[in-house]
Amino acid sequence: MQGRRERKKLATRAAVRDAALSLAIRHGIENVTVEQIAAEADIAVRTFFNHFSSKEEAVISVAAAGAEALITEFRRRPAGESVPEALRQAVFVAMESHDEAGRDYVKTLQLIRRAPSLVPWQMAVLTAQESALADVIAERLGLTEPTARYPLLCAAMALAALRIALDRWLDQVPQHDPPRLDVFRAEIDGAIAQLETGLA
Amino acid sequence: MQGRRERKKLATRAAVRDAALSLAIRHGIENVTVEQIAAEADIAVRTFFNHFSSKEEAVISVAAAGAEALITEFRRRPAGESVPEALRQAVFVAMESHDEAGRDYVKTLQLIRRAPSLVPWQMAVLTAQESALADVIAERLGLTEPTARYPLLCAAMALAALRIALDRWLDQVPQHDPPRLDVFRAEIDGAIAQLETGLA
DNA sequence: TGCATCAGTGCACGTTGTGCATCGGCCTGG
DNA sequence: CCAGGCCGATGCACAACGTGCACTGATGCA
Repeated sequence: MQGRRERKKLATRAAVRDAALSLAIRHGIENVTVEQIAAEADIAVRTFFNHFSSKEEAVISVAAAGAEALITEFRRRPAGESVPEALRQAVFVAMESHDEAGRDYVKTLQLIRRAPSLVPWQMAVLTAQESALADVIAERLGLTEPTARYPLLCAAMALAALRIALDRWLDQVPQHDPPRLDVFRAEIDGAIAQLETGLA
Repeated sequence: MQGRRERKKLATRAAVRDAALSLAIRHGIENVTVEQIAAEADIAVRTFFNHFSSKEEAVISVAAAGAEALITEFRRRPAGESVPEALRQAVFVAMESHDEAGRDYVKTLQLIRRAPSLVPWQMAVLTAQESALADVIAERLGLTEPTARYPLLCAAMALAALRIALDRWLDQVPQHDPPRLDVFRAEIDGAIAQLETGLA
């Protein structure tokens, strides 16, 4: 991020991302062309594809950043916490901070709910994050085997729980602004508690 | 499936599916065009798009059929079994039967592992099946609320466990033919047992 | 047998995504 | 300071994708 060139690059990338998100929210992702996004961001169509390989990836990148923030938070939880507890806390911290990015994150989730064609892309991001989270969990537990079952399962369960909690939350609080974090907290607590107890 | 016309339609669909899978395995999905698939299946390009909206959907449809078979099996498990136990049995039955389709199913999974661009489509199928499975679970438990937490979590956990078990299985037995069902059974048992016990 | 239906097909057209060459601002070593 | 390399943005060409529309011929039905 040091040089001016890199800053410019990040700026255009952010501009493209914002333009894509804004247009998709206004007209629906299906009715937006890359050409329109490029025009809105005031860049060439070719430049768009230098940053994202499709319009879906552009809008999803916001959600990807959110998931990445979660993993960062999880990594800095104290080693004394159990894995589920650390996950719970990481989710809360990630949601409470990032006021600006968090707003866009919620917007993106609402967009995905209204555009089913985006779901696969969201899941692809989640799968990638699932791998990363599994690695962090394995590291936290001092496991050497990278493909051990527990970290993989745990990561999958955690992200699935998060996804379902978010989904149910957005169901209950359709367009609430500012978002009701207390309701969301209850959803997360319930889901993770279920995981700790087991499904039997 | 009664009339000759419908049989013909299913036949061409199957031909297209097989051609797509075969070509994708041979050359990699990236290096295969719809035109080539159409030629291999001896149909017009336009006809291809009458059956599938993309080549990815064509190859993924094999995996989709497999997931559908699982849900069908789950639905016919006796009501006495617990949800995790019913899932375990349904997976076994689904894997043991369908010798012909099952072979293609495994082939498709191996293809997906070597072609990351297919992941979003696979996840799309899994998400759809997750919804369906959640409905079946809710019905099995006599729940009226369609968005209750337990069925959603349970379905997500089950499919994630299945996905991880398959993944670890394909890691351990790279190209084994015939597939080592006993190893797979151990993977599934381990994963579901973990879910029953809980992650704490 | 006559009529409605519908899968398969060809065609036109807008959109997507990429390789390639180029331009021009930025960075760095001398 | 400045000359040359670096690199992001751009235009262009082109292959591939995906869809709407109209048509044909086989199929199913009364």
